[in-house]
Amino acid sequence: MAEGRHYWLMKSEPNVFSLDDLAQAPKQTTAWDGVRNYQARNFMRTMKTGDQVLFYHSNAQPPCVMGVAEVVKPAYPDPTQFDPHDAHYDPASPTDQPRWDVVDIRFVRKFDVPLSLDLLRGQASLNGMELLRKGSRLSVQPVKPSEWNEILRLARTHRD
DNA sequence: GCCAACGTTGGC
DNA sequence: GCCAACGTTGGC
Repeated sequence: MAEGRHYWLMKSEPNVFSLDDLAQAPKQTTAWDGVRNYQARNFMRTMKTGDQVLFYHSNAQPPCVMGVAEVVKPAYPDPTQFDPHDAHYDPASPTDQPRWDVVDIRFVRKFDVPLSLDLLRGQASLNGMELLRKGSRLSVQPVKPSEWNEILRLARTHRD
């Protein structure tokens, strides 16, 4: 495993943008726009090309880790913050020092079976994972290598 | 639809 | 700098 490659988890509501949407996007790539939380933004600013991302469906039934994406372009200003017609418009963001960033991510793979939040909560090895913390709302979060390995192992184990 | 657990805003 | 009010996230 390459040194310096980091692991992340990013949440999306599937009725807004699903992993299938990413797989069908041009070049299977999208700008991860609309993040308006400083902690999440700061994590995105530390992302590097090649970093691996768990793609999570929130507000889904059930909520699930769906598969894997990867960072293909590091942080740059989020254009939606300057668009008055966009839901994520931020009139307070200075144009010369934009407040919000995006990264570009590309589809890598979809798991054979989605890994539900329930299933993940049942894994003692995932104790302490940010996603599983009560009240956790962070939409971009770091994943430990051990957690990454465990989730990929579960993805291999749980098939039709 | 409910509501706990946040994060942000703004009066003081 | 405090903190009440408010808005949002997201599981259930």
